[in-house]
Amino acid sequence: MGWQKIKIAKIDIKNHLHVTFSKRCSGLSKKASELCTLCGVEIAIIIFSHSRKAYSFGYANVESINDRFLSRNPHPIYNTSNF
Amino acid sequence: MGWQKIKIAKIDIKNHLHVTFSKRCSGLSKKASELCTLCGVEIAIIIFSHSRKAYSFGYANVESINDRFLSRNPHPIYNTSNF
DNA sequence: AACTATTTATAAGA
DNA sequence: TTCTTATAAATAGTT
Repeated sequence: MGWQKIKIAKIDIKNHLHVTFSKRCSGLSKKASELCTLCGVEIAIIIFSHSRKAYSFGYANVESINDRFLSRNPHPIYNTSNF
Repeated sequence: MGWQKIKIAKIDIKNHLHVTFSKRCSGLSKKASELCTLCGVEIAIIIFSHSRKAYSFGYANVESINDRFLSRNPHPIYNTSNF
């Protein structure tokens, strides 16, 4: 990838993990957004940290998807700051 | 991207759209898988085609995520062949 | 489905 | 955390 190829394995250094999560979450979001626009599909992505807090994002009409699928999860948190 | 930069806009040529969807869906899946492994998070991705058929994939324990969030959707289809 | 020129993502560093 | 940059990975067009 960047300056060095990395092994895809759990990152143990907490600060490094947060940086990588932030960068790759943005990347995943962008890719999902592009796929949505290019192919006219709706996409929802739900990510759970080990503390079970949820981050979700979606494209086209995430609200309707969330309404349909998150209705049993009383208070999902819609941002990354809880990881 | 490949040989030329493309504009991120709806693809009208049906065959081209299918090819792009297939390629980019694989890419998105791989990125999600890597993020899951690297950062120890659980990820579920739900994609709705125009016909409302669903393709979903997840990492770590998608089954539990599906159990929690897809319980109101009686018969989701778990492969790409329905697009 | 496979190839490859080019674009995009990103790891490390600042 | 935001920017830079060298390198790795993804992918658009082709075969």
